[in-house]
Amino acid sequence: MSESEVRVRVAPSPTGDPHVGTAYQALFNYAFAKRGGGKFILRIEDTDRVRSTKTSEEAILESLRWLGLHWDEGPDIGGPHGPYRQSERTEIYREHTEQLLKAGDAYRCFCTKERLDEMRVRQGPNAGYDRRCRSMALSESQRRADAGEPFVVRMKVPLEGVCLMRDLLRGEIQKDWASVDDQIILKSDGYPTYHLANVVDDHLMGINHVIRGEEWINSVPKHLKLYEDFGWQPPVFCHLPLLRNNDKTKSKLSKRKNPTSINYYRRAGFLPEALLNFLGMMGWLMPNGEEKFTLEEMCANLELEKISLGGPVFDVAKLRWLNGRYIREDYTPDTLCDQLEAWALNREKMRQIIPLVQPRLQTLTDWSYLTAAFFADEVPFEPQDLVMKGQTPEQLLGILQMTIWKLEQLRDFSASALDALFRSLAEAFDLKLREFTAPFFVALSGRRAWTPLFDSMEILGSDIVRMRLKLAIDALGGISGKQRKNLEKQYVALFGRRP
RNA sequence: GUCCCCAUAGUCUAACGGAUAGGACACUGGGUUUUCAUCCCAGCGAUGGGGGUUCGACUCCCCCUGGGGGCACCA
Repeated sequence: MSESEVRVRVAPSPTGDPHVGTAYQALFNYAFAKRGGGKFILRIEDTDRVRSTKTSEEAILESLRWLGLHWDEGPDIGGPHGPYRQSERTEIYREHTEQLLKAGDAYRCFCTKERLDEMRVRQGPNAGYDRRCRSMALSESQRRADAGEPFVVRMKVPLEGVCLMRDLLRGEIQKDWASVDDQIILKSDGYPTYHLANVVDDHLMGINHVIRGEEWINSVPKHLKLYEDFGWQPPVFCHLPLLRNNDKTKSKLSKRKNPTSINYYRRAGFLPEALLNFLGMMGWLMPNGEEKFTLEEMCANLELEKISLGGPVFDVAKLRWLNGRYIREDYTPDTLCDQLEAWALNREKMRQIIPLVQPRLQTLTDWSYLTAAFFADEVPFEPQDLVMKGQTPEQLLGILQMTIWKLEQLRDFSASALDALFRSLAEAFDLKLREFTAPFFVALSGRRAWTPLFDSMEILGSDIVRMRLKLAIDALGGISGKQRKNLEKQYVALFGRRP
């Protein structure tokens, strides 16, 4: 790796559906790297042992591949600075933590969860750690650790003064050290937190430009401190604005309000090049002002300094327009035919669907109306058909939401798993299965009768199913913040875990 | 609450300190098309407010307001 070669990375956490925000970050990193003939690295940040899943990791890799954002080094293809999965680098973090402990730049903290809770009650929820363990002698901390007492490791942040940081888009930013917490860098399970892992890995992997979301700006002082402690050259930091919801709140893009899964857009019939193009125009435009551009054109023309900082709203209406332009302008009837086939109109898909419809066909033409919902994005339905026996609309709405939460946690979206889930849900709500499933037929197919629900759901896929259920909830009046809180409580009471 | 970031139409954005603030989506109206869509034309619509600096401010500075983000043994 030459001294001047640009090396950037995207570092998703495999804790859920592949998020369009990840694709957004990946795109700008990719384009910046390719512009200068540099390298684009994919690193999996799976240090959250509870929430990380292999399924999610695979989905993220697959969705980035679909978009055409191919990485030069990554967990699947390896590279000279591997491993590229943080869960496989624990020894590296352990050694580096040891180094900080010895140098007095970090300390073990033995405070229990209970004491921290008590401390937060005493000094307010956002005051940060009170640094009780900071002055403990290393010998004592070593002794207690050797004795098997559980601990975390915290970094020692300066108590006063000002941290000067530089952001490529914003220039110099100042932050008082007093406003920075003694952040945990190594958890009691031995895994690092983001702060340690990202600094160590970025250095070891030769990352010299960190392009990431604005949500990280406030953490830069911690990262700079770690670079300093290790005696390393920090990278150039460039914080991109956050994609926003398309409503009056303009909060950061969230699945509560919009489909955020890349898989949803794929399944809903958006073209990868159009989605990528659309993400590219969030905060940036070609020098000639053209809104339609290819990945190659973006790579050839991207200047990070030109990115505008206002948080761009992810407006699906404009994405649809752009997607339509691609279909009209870039495809011949033949290539569009290929595209449709690759998307869903292929033999493999038909084979899945045919067993469900064959018993219900009197003529071949019945095929069209019976299967239309399989090839649709949203599906129209009569709101008055959304009813569940013995339940008020409010109760139904809550049941639908809790079902969505259950579906989000379902790793295996197969008919048999869905069957088991729905039976358990019907039981939990004290309903017959047929009573429970009735509104799902309406929400998912637009009709009161359809092909078998669970098999059909498997074919539809998790993303479309959840989106249509969300639409049904909206049709029933939607959920207020207060209702959501109550539902979460009810959910915990019913299922013993948080949604 | 506190710290940090941000601020051109409903939305995405353009504008060396010097045009009548430009383009696109959406919306409205009209034209072409057997319908619809496409396509073409037109319209609607913005520099959040107040102070400075300057001959001149969307642009630079300050205050206010508004919005967002951070403040976890999540990333």
